[in-house]
Amino acid sequence: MKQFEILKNAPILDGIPEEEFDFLITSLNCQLKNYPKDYIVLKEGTHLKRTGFLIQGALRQYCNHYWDNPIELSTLQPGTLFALSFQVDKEISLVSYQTLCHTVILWFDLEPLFEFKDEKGYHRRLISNLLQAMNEQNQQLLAHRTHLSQPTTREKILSYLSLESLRQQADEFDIPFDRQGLADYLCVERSAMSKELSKLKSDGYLITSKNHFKLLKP
Amino acid sequence: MKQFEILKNAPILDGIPEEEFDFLITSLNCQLKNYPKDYIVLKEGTHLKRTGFLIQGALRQYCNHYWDNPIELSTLQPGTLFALSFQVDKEISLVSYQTLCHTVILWFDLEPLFEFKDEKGYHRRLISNLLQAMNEQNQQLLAHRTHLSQPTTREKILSYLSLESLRQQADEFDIPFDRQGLADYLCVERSAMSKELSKLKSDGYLITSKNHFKLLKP
DNA sequence: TTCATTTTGTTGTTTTTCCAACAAACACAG
DNA sequence: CTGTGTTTGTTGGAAAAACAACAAAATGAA
Repeated sequence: MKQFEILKNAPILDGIPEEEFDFLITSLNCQLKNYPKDYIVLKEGTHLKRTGFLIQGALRQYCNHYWDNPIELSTLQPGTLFALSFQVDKEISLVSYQTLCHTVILWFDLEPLFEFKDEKGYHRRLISNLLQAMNEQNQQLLAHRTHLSQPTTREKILSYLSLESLRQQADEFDIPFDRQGLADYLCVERSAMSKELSKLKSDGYLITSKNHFKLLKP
Repeated sequence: MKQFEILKNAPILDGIPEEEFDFLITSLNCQLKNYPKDYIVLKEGTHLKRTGFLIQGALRQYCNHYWDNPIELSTLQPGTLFALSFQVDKEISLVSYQTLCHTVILWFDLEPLFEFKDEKGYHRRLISNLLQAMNEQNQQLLAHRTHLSQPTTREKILSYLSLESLRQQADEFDIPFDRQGLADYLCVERSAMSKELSKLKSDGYLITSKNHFKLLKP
C-alpha cells in the first residue's frame, strides 16, 4: 500500500523497526483522516492541538492576517510534518493549511513522547529524528534568511553562490534552480537578476552556463 | 556564582533537578573553556564536532564565504546553544563565531543523549527541551523570512504588523523595536520605512505613537 | 528647568529595482 | 529537420528604495 510506503520511508521513523509501529500508533493516539480538495485543514489563529504528518496529497501553507492580504509560504509534499506544538492549548498557529487535492493526514499527539513509558527507547528515537528534521529545516531557513537580508540583488546572488560553494566544498558546482527558480528563491526579478549575473560575469566573478557555476576571484 | 546561575536558569535544563547536573556533566563529556576577546571559536567550513553553550561573554555570528564579503548574522547572548550537529564529522559549519569579549563556553557531546543509558529519563528531558528551543527558533525564522520575502517596504511592514497582531491576539499592541530597530529587522532603510508608515497612517491602515500600534481596516 | 543627545519624520536627489516587451538560444516532439 | 514552446539575456521607461541632509520631537542628565 502506497500510504504505508510513505510512512515507512519517512525520515521521522528512521531506525524504528516496522513491528514497533503498532506500539507507536497506539501510544501516540494516531488518527488517519481524509480531506477533499480545497479544504482548510488548519486556520491561523486557532490553538495547536495535534501534530500532522502529510501522507498523501498536497497542502498549501499560507498566511492571511489582519488585512486579508494572503501570503503564500510553501506547498507541503507527502512526508512532511506540520502544526507541531510543545505546549498544547498555549500556542496558536501562525499559518493556515489548505488541501490542493484529495489529501490524507495522520494526526497524532506529541506528549506521550515525553512521558515515562518507553522501555525499548523508540519514543526517544522518534524524538531524536524529530530533532534532526527540525535542525535541517533550521539550517535551510537560516541560509535563506541570510540571502534575503542582503540589500541588493547582486549581494543576494553572491551570498547564495558563496554559501553553495561552501556547502558543496567546491568552487564549481550545479545549483538546483533554473533562472526563474533562483529569482523566486532570492525574491528578486528574474530580468534584474539576469542583468546582475551578466555584470558579475563581465566583472570576472564567475562563469556560468545553464545551472552550472564556476566561481572566480577577480 | 554567576556562571552557574546562567546554566541553572537555561531553558535547556528546564525540569532537570540540580542534583542531576553532575550526572549530565559526566555523561555528556562537558568541558568549560575560556577565550580571550576577538578569538575565532569556530570557523565556517570546518567539521562540526561538539555543541556549544554560551555561558558568559558574547559571540559574533557571521559568514565570510568565497569572496571575503563578510555578512553579519547576529550576536549571541549567554544562554544560547550553537554549533549543533547530529551527524558528527559529516556536517560542516556554515557560519563562523568570534568572541566580542572574554567569553566562557561549555562544550559537550550530543550523542550520549541518543544512547541507552538513561534510567531516570533526564536525557530524554534534555532532548525535549532541545526540541522545544529549536521549534521556537524555527517559528521566528519562518516569520522573519516571510516578512523579508515581501517585495516592497510597505508589504514588509504590513506582513510584520499583521503577524504581530495575530501573535498578540489584539489589533492594538506594542512592538519590541524602535524605528531603527524595526528597519534593521525588516532589512529596509529607516527613512523609507518612516515614509511608508506615514502613508499607511494617512491611508487609514493604522495609528501609531512610538512603539505602540493600533491596526485599522480602512 | 535647561541643554545635549537621541530618535523620528520629512524632503529632494541619486541609484537600484521592477516591469514589459522582445530577441536569441535552447529543448524537444513529430 | 522543422516548428513550437520554453528558457534566458537584453533593453528602456516607470516606480520604488536608498541615501544624505536637516528639522522637529522626545529623552535624559545636570
